[in-house]
Amino acid sequence: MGDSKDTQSTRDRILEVALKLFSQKGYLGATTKEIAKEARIAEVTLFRHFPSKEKLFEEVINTHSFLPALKELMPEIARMSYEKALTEIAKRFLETLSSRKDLIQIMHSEMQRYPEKIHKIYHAFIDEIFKILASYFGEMQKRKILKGFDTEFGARAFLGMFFSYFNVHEMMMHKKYRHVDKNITIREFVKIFVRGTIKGGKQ
Amino acid sequence: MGDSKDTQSTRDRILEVALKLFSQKGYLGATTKEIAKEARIAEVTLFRHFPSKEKLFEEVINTHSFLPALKELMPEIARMSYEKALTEIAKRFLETLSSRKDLIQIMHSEMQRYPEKIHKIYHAFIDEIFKILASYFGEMQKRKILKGFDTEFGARAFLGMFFSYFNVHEMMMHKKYRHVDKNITIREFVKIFVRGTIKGGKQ
DNA sequence: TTATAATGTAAGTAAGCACTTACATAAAAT
DNA sequence: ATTTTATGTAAGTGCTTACTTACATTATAA
Repeated sequence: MGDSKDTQSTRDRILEVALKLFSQKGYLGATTKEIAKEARIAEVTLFRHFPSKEKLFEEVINTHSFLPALKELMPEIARMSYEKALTEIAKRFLETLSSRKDLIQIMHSEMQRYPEKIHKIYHAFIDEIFKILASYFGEMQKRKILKGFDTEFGARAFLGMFFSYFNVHEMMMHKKYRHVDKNITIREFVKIFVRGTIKGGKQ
Repeated sequence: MGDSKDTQSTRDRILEVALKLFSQKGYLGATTKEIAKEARIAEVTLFRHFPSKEKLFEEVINTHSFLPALKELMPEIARMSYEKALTEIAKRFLETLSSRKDLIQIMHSEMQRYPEKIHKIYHAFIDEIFKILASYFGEMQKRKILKGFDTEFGARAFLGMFFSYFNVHEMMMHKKYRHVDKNITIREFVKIFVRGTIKGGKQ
């Protein structure tokens, strides 16, 4: 059938629509009929590409897996001041989360139903990002810029502040909640954290 | 029918089982048949107490609404050292979250499907807890123990660290994830935050 | 004791679900 | 030109769901 823009394969369009509907309505709430309709294909075509709804769900999750852009950022970061570096990391972290909002939504809703799959994905993502940040803290401690503290707990504390901000303002309250400016939040959180970890002062 | 322990009314038992099943399987995944069976009543009895599954869901959420024990804690806290106080607040906060795990799970999963209801509940809970902590910070600033910083951002940063810890270790990864000790986490997070907000040092 | 309220059993309805079968059409590959 | 591949239409299967109806049973209250 002649359609408007058909650079995407049928399979890709199904995956894209499925991501959207799974994240909006949950696994049970999104029906194969609706997915097919929104992808402008026949329902039977969906089952020709994916043997079952569950296999489709797995494919959606695997296809859109995480790959944090944080690693690429690290070389630039090494040359910045500590405060500037943390600000950039926070910004990039929040951007990464925002761009994967749909997937994070799925993971939240389907956590209980598909624990193994979801845990594995979440685990991989979180561990990687913690390690990258912890190794940055380790470097800064060697250069005597930071005081001695457990770098992994530091990474967890720092990203935790922002992950919660993201959770509250982008996942839970989307729009309806009283607006709290993202840049001011970053500035204030970073200020507290910098002062809490930088060398100098008492103790 | 003569049953073992029947201090609870039928209605209460339905609500209790519904909370459990909704949080485990989501709104769509928990069936009225199963709720009735687990509450050891006939399915029709469920519909005599609640006109529809949706009304039952609303009642579950309203019945188990939040009431943080933090307020009661504040008088004791005022007499402690800053670090000790934050440690106690963190502990109590994590305990509150743990005891409401089921409800938080429901709210995560059904967020998209019932935005208005869930937002309202979440909003009320989070705002209250932020305000209580911010007012404590305000007091401590007046007593010249803390440096000047925006108390609300401070409260968000502090609780954010712990909320993320809770999310990762109790909501997302329950047990399967590598264990990170709760008390050590509290100690390390508090240390960073105390140093980041207490008076003294440079700037 | 009798009336009333709460529950149970049993059967069923209409709708929606994932998924299938059978056959037609159109384009691409051979 | 013919086969192969990707898609479509249409109808339907068997299952589960939320929810209902009709009637029987039990316990409490009057």
